[in-house]
Amino acid sequence: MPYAEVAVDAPAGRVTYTYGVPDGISVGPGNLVWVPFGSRMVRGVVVDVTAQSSVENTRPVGSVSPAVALTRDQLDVAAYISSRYLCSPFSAIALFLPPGTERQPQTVYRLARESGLSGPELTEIESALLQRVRERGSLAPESLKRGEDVQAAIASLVEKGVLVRQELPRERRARIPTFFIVSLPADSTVTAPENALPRKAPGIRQAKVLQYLRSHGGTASSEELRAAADATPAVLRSMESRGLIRLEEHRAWRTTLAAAPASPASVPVLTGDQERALAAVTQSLDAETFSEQLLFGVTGSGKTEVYLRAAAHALRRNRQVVCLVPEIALASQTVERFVSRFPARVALLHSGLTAGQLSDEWERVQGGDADVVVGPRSALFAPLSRPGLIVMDEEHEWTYKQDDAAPRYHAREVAREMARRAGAVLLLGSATPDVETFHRAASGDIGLLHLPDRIPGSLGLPAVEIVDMRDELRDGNTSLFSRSLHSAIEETLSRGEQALLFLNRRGTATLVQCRHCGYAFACPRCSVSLAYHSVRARLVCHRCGYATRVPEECPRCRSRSIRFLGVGTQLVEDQVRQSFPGARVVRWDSDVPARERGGSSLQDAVRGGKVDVVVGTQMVAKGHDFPGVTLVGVISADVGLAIPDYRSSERAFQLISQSSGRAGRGVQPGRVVVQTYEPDNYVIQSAAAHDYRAFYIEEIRYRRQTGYPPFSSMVRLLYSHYDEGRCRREVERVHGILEGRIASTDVRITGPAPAFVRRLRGRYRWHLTLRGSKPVDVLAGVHFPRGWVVDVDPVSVA
DNA sequence: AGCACGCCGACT
DNA sequence: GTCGGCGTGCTC
Repeated sequence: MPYAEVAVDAPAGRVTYTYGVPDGISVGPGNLVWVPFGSRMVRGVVVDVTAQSSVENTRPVGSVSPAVALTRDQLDVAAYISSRYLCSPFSAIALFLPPGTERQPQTVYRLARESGLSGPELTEIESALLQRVRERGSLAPESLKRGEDVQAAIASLVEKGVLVRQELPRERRARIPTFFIVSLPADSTVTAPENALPRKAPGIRQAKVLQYLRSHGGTASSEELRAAADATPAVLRSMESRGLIRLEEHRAWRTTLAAAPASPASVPVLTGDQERALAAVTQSLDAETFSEQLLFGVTGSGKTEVYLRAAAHALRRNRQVVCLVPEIALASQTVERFVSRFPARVALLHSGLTAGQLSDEWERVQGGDADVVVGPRSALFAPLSRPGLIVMDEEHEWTYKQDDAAPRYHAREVAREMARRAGAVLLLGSATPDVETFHRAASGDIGLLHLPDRIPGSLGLPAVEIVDMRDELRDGNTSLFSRSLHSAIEETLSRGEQALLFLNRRGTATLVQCRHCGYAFACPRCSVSLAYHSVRARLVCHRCGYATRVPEECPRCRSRSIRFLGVGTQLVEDQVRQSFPGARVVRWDSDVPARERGGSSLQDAVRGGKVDVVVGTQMVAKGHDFPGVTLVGVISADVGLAIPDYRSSERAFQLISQSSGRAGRGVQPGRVVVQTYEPDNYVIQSAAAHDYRAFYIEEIRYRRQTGYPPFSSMVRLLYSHYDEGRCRREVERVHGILEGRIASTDVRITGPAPAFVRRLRGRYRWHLTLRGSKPVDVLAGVHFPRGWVVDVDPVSVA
C-alpha cells in the first residue's frame, strides 16, 4: 500500500504526517485531501507519495478534492517559506490554495446502527430531531435553526447512543455563473410563432422575448432579455425545449475589470535612461534566466512606463506578468495604467472583491484568460504556470511583509524564490529603496537601473524648506504652524490652490494628564496612553480601540485640572479652521469611516477642487495623486524618530520623502515646508534635499557600525501572557536554551526584555531578539509553546 | 477542535 | 491519602 506524506491543517502541524492511501483512491503531490486527525477530519495537502512508511500505525486518507492540484513548483516555494520563516508546512501551502476552499468538514448525524429505537424518555426536541433523521437519513446541523437547545438535544442523542456523528469532506462551493446567447432558429422568420402562444401571463412574456429578438437582429444575451422581457433562465429553457429559441451557454466572469473602460492612452516615447533600464530587463527576459534588478528613480521619473514595456515584452514571449503594489496603492495610477495598457488581460486581485469575484479572477489566471496579475502581496500566490516578470512597485513598503499572522513572509523574498525557479526577472522599483535592497544593488548582488531625472516636460522636484520649531518657540510662536507654513498656506489659498498637511498621529491630543499629580490616562488593557478625540468626545486607545468618556476629574487625586498634550490630526484640522476661516478643510485618516475614504467621494472632492486643505496621516501620503496640491506641510517630521527600533530613521526618511513627493504633481510647481525640532538630523536634511544617496551613505554606516541588517539577519521572539511573572519566566527559560546553542555561532541575543508596548489587549509582552548571520539555524528543533510569535526578518523589533 | 496527561487545592 | 480543577501537549 502506498503512503502519502501530508501537510496537515493543524495549529501545531510543524511536521508532515504519514497516511495510508487506500485502494481506489489516487493521490499525488499537490492534491488537497481530507484526513482523520485526532477525533476530526481536517484538510491536508499531499507533499510526497512513498512506497514505505516510517510510521508504524498509519490511518487512511479520507478523500481527495479533485478540484485542487498544486504544482511541484508551488510546493517547493511553500517548503522554502516554511523553512525560511519557521512556519508550519500547511500554513505556507495554504497561501496557494484557491479562494473559497472549505476549511471545515461537513458534519452530519446518522442513526446509530444499534440504536435503542424504543428510545428511553426523549424530550420533545429530541423526538423531533430523531424523526427528521429517520425521514432524511441524515441530519446536517447547519440545516437547522441555530439555538443552544437544538445543539444540546443533538449532543444528548449522541450521548444516548441514538445518533452518531460523521464528518464528511466538503468540496468548494462551485457555483459557476453563466449567461446565454439567445438566438432565433433559422426557420423562425417565416411565421410569427408568438401568435400561437396563449395570451396568458407566461405566453405574453415569451412573446416579448421573440419580439425583442426579432427587432434586435435575431440575437441577444440573457441579461438583455431579463431586462427587456423579464425572461428568467427558466422561461428561456422552456422556450428552448419547444424549439422557439436556441441557447448557447457561456461562462460569466464576475470580474470588475471587464466593465471598466479601457482607455488606450498614447504610449509615451522613452527617455534614454528608460531605454537603458528597459534594455537590461528585456535582455534578461530573452535569456530566460533569473535576474533581479532595482529600478531606482525619483517620483515622476517614469518607472511605471518601464514596468509596462517590460510587461509587454514578457507577454510577447508568452510569459506571465505579476505586478505587486502595496495594499494602500490599490487605487493608484500604477494599477490604473496596467489595467488600461493591457485591457482584458489583467486580473486585479484585492481584498475588496467578493468571494465570487475573487474566485473568478483566480480562474481567469488559471485558465489563461488573464496573464497579467495585479495586486498586493497575496497576488504572488495566483495560479501561475509560466511567470516571466515579477514587478514590485514601491519595493520599500512594509506592507509587503506579513506580520499579523503566520506565515510571516516578505513578498520580496518569496518573489525572488519564485523568479529563481521560473527563470524570471524580479524588478524592484522605488524612489527610496529599502536600505537592504540598495545595499545589494550597490554591492553588485542585483542590477541597479537608475532613472535620475524626472521625465521631460514634468515639473522639477519641489523646493523644500526646513523650519526649526525651536526658533518659533523662542520668538513666541506657540501655534502648530510656523510663520513660514502659515504664510505658505495663506498664499496657497489666495491662489486658489490646495494644501496637504501631514501628521502621523490621529486624534486631538495624544496625551491627557492631570496637572496636579501628573497622572496620565492610560488604556486599562495596553501600556499606552489614551488619545483624546474631540470629534467623538472620547479618550481612545490606538492599539486596541478601547474608548471611554473624558473624565472630569483625575481618578487619583480628584483634581479637576486636566491638560491635553501632544498633537494629532484632529487638532491640526481644528487649528486650520480657526486660523484660516473660510478654507474648506477635510481630514483623511483611519478615523474617517472606510466607506467615505474607500468610495470616490472624498477623492473626487479633493481632485475636483471642492477642498482647500487636506489634513491627513501617511494614509494620504501613499497611493493618492492630487494634481491640485501645490503645498505640502509636514507638521512634525520628528514623530517616529524616537522609537527604539533600528529602522526608525529609514521609516522617517521614507515618510518625509513620500509626503513631499505629493507636492506639485500637476501643472503648478510645488513647495514643501518641513517642521522639525532636529533640523540638523541627517534624515531630515537628506529627505529635504531629495538626496536618497546621502541618506543611504549615513544610514549604511550606522548599520555597519552596529551590525544591524544588512550586516546581519534578525529574528524576533515575542511571548505574551496575562501574567507578567509567567511571561518573564517563559522568556527566560527559552533564553537559557538559546544561550546554550549559540556557543559556536556569531549569533547575539538581546533580552529578555519587555517589548516597547509592554502590555497589549491585557497580555504582557516580553521578547528576545537574535542577530547574526544565520539566526534561524539556532532555532532548529526548539519547541515554542503557544503564546510565542517567531518573526524572521521582522519589520519592527520594538 | 477534542482528548489525555499531569500537577496543585479541597475533601473523605 | 484521593478526586478533580484546568493548563498544556498531541493528533500519522
